[in-house]
Amino acid sequence: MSLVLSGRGDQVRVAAATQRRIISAAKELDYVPNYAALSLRRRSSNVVTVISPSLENPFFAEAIGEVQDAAIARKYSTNVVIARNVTEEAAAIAHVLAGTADAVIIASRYAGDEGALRQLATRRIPSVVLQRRGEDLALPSVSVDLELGGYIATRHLIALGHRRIAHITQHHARDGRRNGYLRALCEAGIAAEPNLIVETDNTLAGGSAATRSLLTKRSTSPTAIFAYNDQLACGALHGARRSGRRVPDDLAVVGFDNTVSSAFSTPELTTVAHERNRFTVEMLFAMIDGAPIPALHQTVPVTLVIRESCGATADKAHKRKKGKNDAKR
Amino acid sequence: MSLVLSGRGDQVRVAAATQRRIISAAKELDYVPNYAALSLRRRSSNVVTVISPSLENPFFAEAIGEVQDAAIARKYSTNVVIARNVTEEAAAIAHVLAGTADAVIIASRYAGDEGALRQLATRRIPSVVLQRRGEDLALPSVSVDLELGGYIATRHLIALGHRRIAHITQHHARDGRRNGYLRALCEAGIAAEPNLIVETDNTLAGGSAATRSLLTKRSTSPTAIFAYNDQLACGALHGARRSGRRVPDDLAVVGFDNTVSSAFSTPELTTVAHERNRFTVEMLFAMIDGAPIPALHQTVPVTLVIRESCGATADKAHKRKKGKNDAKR
DNA sequence: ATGAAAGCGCTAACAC
DNA sequence: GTGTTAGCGCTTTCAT
Repeated sequence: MSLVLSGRGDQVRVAAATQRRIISAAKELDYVPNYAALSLRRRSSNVVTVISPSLENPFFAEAIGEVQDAAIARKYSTNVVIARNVTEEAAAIAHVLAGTADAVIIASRYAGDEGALRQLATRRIPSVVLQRRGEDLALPSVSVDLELGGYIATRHLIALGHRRIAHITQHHARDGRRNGYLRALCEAGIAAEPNLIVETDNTLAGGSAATRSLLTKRSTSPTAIFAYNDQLACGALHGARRSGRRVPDDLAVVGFDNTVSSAFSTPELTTVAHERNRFTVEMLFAMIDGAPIPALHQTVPVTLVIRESCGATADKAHKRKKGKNDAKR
Repeated sequence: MSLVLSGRGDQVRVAAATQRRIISAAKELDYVPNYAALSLRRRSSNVVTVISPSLENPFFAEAIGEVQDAAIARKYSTNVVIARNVTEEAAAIAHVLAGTADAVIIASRYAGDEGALRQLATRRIPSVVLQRRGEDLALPSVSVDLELGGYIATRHLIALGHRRIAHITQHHARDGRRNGYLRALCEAGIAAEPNLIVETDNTLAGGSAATRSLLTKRSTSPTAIFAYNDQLACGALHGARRSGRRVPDDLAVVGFDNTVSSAFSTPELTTVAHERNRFTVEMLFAMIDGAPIPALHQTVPVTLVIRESCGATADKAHKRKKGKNDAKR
């Protein structure tokens, strides 16, 4: 019976009449096979779970779409769970460990339980961790080269003549972006000022508030901001306007991630682009298919997308190429 | 054994020493109870599923956060699945029917299979359908009063002196917003012009493109736009700037939903606000708790939030109050 | 206080 | 070709 309903009736040995009888009976009764029983029996769920730290940042929305496209092609369902803190992340991973998914992408930032991650590896559940390489992690990971991203963004700003460059970042971000920013500053002989680095909530409101506080003290006021991501950069655009500054004339802004919204903001954002999503999806499905993966820890390259928010025009794009080459250190 | 692990050991009759032995053994083996077996046995999954049409529109991201907060308070997990088309929606609902969730919020717009929805009702799975009242639907629903929203948005524009008001909407949107827009126009004695209504993709790019096409033909060019939602309105902001128009000086824009991004755009968006999320969550969890719900089909009221994108300032807010009162027809 | 056994709904292997 | 059966991992009831 299950043979017929799963569409493999012909391939086996069931009479056409019987098949029709079964199917119509099933329809009659509105029969839907029980998922728990099915996956208990099959010892697999045919689900890919994406654990995301938030949905407010459109970057993750874009990522999830890409995962789902790949999943559908292989007859998997996609399942999104939001982990906004350590507790929620632990619960989400425990669920996967309990068998709710056959594979998982961990994009949340908390990494609460090292042990839980180790178990994913032990049980050979295809898993990709985002942005958490090193740390003697047994799980495959895909990471954007944040340090290089921070570096080329800041270099771009310096090349445009800026000396007072602020960095808006997320709370507790132990983060490569900041290192790249500092390195670029250092190379240019600009002293880093601690009060030009401000930590804030990773929201539009946070970016706006941080920017306003930065622009309030006239004496220390920056002429450029390198933001942690496009969301904070969009917030910065808002904060600048609230403070009576025009972007890019009075203040240059660079974002990170090249999300859709960065291309449609006013003004359009210059930002650091990368293809972490594509790398991640390829890696995960390679593991699912049992194919070899190129490396346990992959680093995704970055490029600078120059739009309007720094006042640099396309014809100055040679600066970008230069930055890229320099970067191959 | 399961008694101990589920923390009810003491309440029953297990020796403390045995409990300790069991727990340490479980830790040793990294034991995690199998979810499929558990929910097969318990005949419940302790999961609430949200079926969302997309994640790119931040409105849904906000909604999901609210659901998850309420779910956690009741020890439920939240599960998001994206249904970008009929097929994906059908698969998502089938999953719920198969027992992957104890309750569901259906926010996708396709409503493929009436039969599937009926089954949710038959099986008494707590479900709330968004924006799809009437249609002799057996499932509870929560709907924003789109018609009224369209009406007050358009009235606001008319009160500001606009006569050529365009409406950007989503493809195939059989939609109250448009009717409210037309009613306001009609009441003001303004003839509706078919080519001032343009359907487009529900994306930033779609809003931008629609706006540019609207502003291209100088002769028919509108002085105001009422958009289907904030995402299209943000796109319109971009399109206007691309076409060399300033908002609000050359073009007024009104959005819908009062998403976070509408408060941080340049300029800040005037938009139609509502609390559909709160209504939805309350309704769903009332059903889960077995509490009575006020009505099978609820209508969520709307208000106009006046910001910058129409050139109306706060002191003109009396217009808004007036609109609200009128609206109680 | 503890162990044994039944059964949740399904599928795959096997006997007819 | 078709019907029967064991067992996936868990909880709960019933003996011990």
